[in-house]
Amino acid sequence: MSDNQKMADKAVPVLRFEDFGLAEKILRALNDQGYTSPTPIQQQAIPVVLQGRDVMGAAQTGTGKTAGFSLPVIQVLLPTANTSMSPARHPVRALILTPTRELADQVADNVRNYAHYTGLRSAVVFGGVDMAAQTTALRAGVEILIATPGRLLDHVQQKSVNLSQTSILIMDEADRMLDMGFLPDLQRIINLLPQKRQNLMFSATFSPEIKKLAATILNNPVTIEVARSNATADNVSQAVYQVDEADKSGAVAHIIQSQNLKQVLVFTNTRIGASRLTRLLEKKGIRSTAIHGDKTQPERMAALEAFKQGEIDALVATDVAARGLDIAELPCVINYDLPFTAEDYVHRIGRTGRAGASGDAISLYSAKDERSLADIEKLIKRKLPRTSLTGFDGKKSFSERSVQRQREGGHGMTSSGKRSDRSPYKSVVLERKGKHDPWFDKPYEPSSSSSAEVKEDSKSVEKSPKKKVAALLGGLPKK
DNA sequence: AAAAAAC
Repeated sequence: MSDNQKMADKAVPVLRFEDFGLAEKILRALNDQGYTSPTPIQQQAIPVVLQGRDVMGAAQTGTGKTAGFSLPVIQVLLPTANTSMSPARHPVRALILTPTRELADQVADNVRNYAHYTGLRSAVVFGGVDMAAQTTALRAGVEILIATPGRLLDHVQQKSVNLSQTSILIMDEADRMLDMGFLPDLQRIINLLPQKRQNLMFSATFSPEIKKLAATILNNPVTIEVARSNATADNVSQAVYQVDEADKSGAVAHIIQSQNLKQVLVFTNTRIGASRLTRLLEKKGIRSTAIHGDKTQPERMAALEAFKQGEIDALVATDVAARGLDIAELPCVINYDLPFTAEDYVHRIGRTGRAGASGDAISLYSAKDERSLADIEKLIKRKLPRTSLTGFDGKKSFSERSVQRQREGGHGMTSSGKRSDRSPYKSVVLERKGKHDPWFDKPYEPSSSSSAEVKEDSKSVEKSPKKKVAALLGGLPKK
């Protein structure tokens, strides 16, 4: 349990969903899903959204963010539900925007479940798939629409959707949308909405650009902040293995095979790298599939589904899968490449250890990655003990390696998936580097600059594309 | 640097 969770438990007497005054139709759906008590972000967000206030929320999916905004939105929209008394065609009342197609699909799944008994209709539109089915759904009328920006604008242009009565706008992963250059699209979409509306914006960071966007879009927002839950959570162990660049794919295969891992998400930095690693793993008999932007959307969806169903062992992904994706009980994430930004590291490893489960995050690094690793440690305010990983069939011969030390047994995960020790992988041959105990992630304070503002002065926010973003923000309609 | 996103 995170510190944040503990604090929330102390501050708020145990709440049940019933205590928010949510309709019985919604509570029944929650009960179907097996949800009984709201998470900290839900406790904060639900009353505020029900009041009709704008929200600036800092939280990642997995904290219960999606339900945090969906449930109150559904409650607010109940009077507009499609009953026998009302006309068939309804305008879109709430619009949820997400940066990636998979995330849109996932949010739509959740919304559909929560709204199951309400008569409210939802639809999801994103690119890469046929428009016809989406158009049909839109023309039949939906109250809640989930979309990626580009395809939504496509539908707008084809006049299959009307946003003139969309009085609730939700921007999920807003910082990612800015990163991906969605600002002009956001601007166009917002121009189609009524001036008077409720705005909910969720972002992993409060960068200057996000604050600026919030200032132009949000109206006297309530700020809801749930601490970065996954990166520093006790339930995710973080291991960093030093490996020669040439040995990285062998190392991944070794980790998967020595532990008989059945569900592991492996991140690479490039699409080509993802495909290449997938082939290598397949060659070693590990059932693998790649998911990245060069794949067709049907391929991407099939890959994700096969992974969730346990039909493949390793899903090799670019950062398309880094954010928000909720894969139930995902036990392990491996960074084949360290991500370009420390922020992305947090998002990637946040795919595991969700909903209180334990998880392992393993990162491979080679000599060239020292700087990236230092950036990550600075962001998560924690030292990641470096460990050498040897004893597997790498390109370098076994004998070239320095002294190895076989860790004694009794570590790793128990059959129940609970951690019996901080050591994620008992059969891996390890070598201690440095003085610290490699099994414990000791919190530490970065030596330079104020710890609270680490992100602000990191070079990741100083890039030139951000300047373009700042310039574009000037063009947004003021309230 | 790379990735993501409409056709």
